[in-house]
Amino acid sequence: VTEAPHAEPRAFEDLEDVRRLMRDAGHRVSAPSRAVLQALFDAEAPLSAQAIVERGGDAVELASAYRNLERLEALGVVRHVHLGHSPGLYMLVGGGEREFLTCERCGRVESVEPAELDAVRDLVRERFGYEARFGHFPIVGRCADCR
Amino acid sequence: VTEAPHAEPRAFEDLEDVRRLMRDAGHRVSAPSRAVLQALFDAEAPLSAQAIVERGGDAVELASAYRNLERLEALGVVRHVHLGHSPGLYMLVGGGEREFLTCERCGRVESVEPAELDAVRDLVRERFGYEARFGHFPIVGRCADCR
DNA sequence: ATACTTGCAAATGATTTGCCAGTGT
DNA sequence: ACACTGGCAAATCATTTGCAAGTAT
Repeated sequence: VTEAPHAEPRAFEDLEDVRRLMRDAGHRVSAPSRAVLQALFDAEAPLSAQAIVERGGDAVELASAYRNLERLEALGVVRHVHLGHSPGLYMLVGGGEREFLTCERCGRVESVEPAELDAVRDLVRERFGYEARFGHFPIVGRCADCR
Repeated sequence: VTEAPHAEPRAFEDLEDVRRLMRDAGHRVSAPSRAVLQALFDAEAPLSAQAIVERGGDAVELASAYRNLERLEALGVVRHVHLGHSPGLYMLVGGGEREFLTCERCGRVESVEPAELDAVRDLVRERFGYEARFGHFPIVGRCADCR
């Protein structure tokens, strides 16, 4: 179990690597896109598009933040989860998949390696025939602190 | 594992029972509220507010449908789940809790008794310290048919 | 008669889109 | 230069709310 989204090694060293990825994909690197990336990089936890804009000073506007997040997600550099009802939360991810658990009371988000949820997944498959995936919609419940 | 939301015995016999519950709670029974109830009763699967309105002919309007669903939910007669991104899906429920699994591919929704998920819940609590609840946000994955 | 309900319109909140001006490459 | 981007306003979608008129009890 890891607390933050940064606990795993990334598929890139720094933001310059990401920008290279972008250019290689035919995208352009601009002040707004840098701001989005920087905000995600500095974040200690997943951020909403709104929060990214706020942390970026006047460097990005909301609609552009969403467009950038969409591109970055397509590149596999960013990922987002949907908690309770709140807006989607974005985070920088390295290489592989991540899956999530969230506390419906305090909003905490736990990011874990898929392998850590295999036992749960096996149980669900066995019992219900479903192949569970918690990468986009998390396991919702109460965290240890909130119980 | 039960397929439909009606598989368990209800805490009420028929819609007249529900209407009695409403009146006892100080609510009024009107044509719109009857239409909402009837649509839910006739449904073979959870329905969106929009779908309820459509099935009710011109008997209810969307905003009122939402208001009715809210009241019925407070009475414990109705419950709703949030699938992928789509609108919330409402269903009539009997007495106890229900928890859900949904297929992200075909949209199928499985309603199960909480006890059936206890093993999963125990595993999650043990491994991550979270007390999982799948009553409002389901386990998302691929059902047997879609895998 | 009174208070709860309704329909309709307008407000919200998250996210998307159209458009044209601005700018990486 | 050209195509990709950005800002801004307007459009969507699901859901909520304000309000005056209607109605169940």
